[in-house]
Amino acid sequence: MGSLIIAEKANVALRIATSLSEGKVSREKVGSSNVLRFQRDGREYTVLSLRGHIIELDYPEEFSQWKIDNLKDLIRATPVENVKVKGLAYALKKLDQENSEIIVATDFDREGELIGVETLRLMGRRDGVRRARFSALTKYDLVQSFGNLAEVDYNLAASAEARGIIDLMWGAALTRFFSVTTKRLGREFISVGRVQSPTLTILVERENEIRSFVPEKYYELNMVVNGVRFAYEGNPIKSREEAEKLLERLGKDGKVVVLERTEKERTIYRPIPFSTTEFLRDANRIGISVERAMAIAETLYQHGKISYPRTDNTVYPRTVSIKSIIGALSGSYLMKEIEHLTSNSRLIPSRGKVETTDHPPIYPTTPLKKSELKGDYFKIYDLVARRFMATVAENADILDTEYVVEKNGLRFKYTASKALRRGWMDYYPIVYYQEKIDPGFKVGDQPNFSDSKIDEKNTNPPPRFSQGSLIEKMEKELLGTKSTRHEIIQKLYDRGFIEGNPIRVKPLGMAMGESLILNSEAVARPEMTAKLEQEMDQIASGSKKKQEVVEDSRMILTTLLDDLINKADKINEKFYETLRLEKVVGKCPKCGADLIIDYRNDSRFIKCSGPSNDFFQYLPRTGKIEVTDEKCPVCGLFLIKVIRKGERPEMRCVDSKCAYNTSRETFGECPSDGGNLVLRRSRNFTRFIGCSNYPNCKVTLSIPQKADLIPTSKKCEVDGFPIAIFKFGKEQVEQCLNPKCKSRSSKR
DNA sequence: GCAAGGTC
Repeated sequence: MGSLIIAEKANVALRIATSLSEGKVSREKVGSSNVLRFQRDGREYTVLSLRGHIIELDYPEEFSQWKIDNLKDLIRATPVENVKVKGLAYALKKLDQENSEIIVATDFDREGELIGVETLRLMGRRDGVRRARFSALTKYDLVQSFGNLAEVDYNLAASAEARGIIDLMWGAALTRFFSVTTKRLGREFISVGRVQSPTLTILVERENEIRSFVPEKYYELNMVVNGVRFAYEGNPIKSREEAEKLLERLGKDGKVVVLERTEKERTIYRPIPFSTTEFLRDANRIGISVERAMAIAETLYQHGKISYPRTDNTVYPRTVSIKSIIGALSGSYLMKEIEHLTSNSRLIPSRGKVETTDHPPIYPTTPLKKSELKGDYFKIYDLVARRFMATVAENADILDTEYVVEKNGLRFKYTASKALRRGWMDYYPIVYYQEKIDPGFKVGDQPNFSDSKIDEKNTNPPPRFSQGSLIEKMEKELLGTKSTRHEIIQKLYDRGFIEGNPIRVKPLGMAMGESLILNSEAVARPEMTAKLEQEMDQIASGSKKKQEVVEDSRMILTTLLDDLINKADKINEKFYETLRLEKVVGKCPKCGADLIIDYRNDSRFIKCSGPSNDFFQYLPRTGKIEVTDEKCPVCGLFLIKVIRKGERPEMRCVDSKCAYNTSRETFGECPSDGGNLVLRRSRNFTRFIGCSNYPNCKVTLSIPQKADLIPTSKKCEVDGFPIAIFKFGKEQVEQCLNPKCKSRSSKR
């Protein structure tokens, strides 16, 4: 009888086996599960690799119908534990019988402890169980850990279990309540959760700050001396009158006197090693979404190109050998930069504030040739490799030179800047610094100035969150984990709450967010997570029982539900009121009431929401619609902007039949029956030219999708089809519309 | 058709 070792993931299982084995490691399948077998001290060991949690909580069958009536029973019900992997229970039973000892070797954290306990429970095992605790996957750490086995911490596991039960309870009850109350069921359901809802609230409140922001005008007085721009020391100036007076006192041109020249050195510190948050933020800065960046990192990790991508650690452990990584990279496409780095740096790595011991920061593990990866995969690998280089490079040293010049008692400043040592900035792909030219004045010089003028400016509202800055904010508020934050953000997109990057909150997100803030403050704020964290610590330390904490949470949720159910009608009303107001895109040109965009089946339209209901226009089926203030030069209605991916934004009259639109889409007479040849879109949205007499006339012409087509009044002499201008970016060709026309085949 | 947490 041997020992069964339970590992949380495949690579850990492999490290354990190769580190402890005294000979061969063999692979096998037990059912559908992967196991590794090896021997040590004459004992037989089997390592089972799991894939994270094996149990998923759900409510019993009887609660499958979403309705308000059973919500309070729902939260009192005990969730069912479903096994996520088919056949795993069988494999565990079998392995249990084969081994006298079980060693839980899952990750050394709360969820890891629970994954271990889930496994034991599924096996029905309580005796002969021990726990290996290790925080690095080196042979040394693993041998130490397996030589000093501890006991399974059932309290720690219970704390994670409480988290699971509470998350499901609140999530399911409130998701159901809001979905049923607003009658958004099926695919349209609206979700509520301990992490996603406070995240949505953060975005909603920022959106409101931006909307209620009143920009204030201010003025700046500037002048140009020797090609650089000097700014008045008294900037910003409150009023235009004051600014005009100063400008008058200064004059249009003439001489200034250089009063001061001061040199100051400063440092731009090299970045800290890549934690998941840092990585995602910078991946987002180079234009890759956090969801995609994480998926690519996972693939690169699976292929051994980079280290484990889910980590909070920002300090390289001693076991990560800087020298050998540098050595490896020197055989890669980064060869030249590495050469430069090794001769200009002491290669002592930077350190961040957070130091954990479970995984190292993200670093490249295999050198690559340029051709090995493409597109975003290359960009992500390159980012990781260059970040590593930046963390072992030297800081950048900057020399700022501040000049003060004077004219008629008015003082102006300019700061030149130059890198004395570029250090890490030579290797990292994100630009943080720009040199500013030095005019080279000495004190007492009297150079000429010109272009003195007043710039009118506006104060700016706070910026929208990007995916990257939102990830950072979530980390700061303790919302989610390194492995889930990007998923939560993606969930908000998928639910139709938010769009774009920088992130804008869509009408549905605003309606939901406002509703949560108003009615369910507890789940709209990060404090719920903070409180849960405290309680989990109490369960782990034994000062509270899991049942107590769950029961407590159940009471609070019951009270909240009572309140919500009482206010259900009002909540519904307010929700749709907000949704309606959020959809307002302008004022009705006929009665002045609000115009809204709405959808039915496949079509999309803009209509008046006022009582008279006298404005209605269909909108193009594709693209994002923005209503503009511009009047249509043809009919006097307003123009809309249609934004489509990969195409230049199109300005259209809101009236689809207005000549403003059709003149650009009508190319001339159809040679077959005299109808009009017009631009159409097929069901899959590709553009083509067709006869207006369709279906009687079936003339269709395919056109290059990337071309802008401009009608002319000319006719082709060869086949009689109209001639149009095909614009490809800056290039353009005037030719027959018919792609099969002989006049075209001669070209190209 | 609900959550968040692991991992692929």
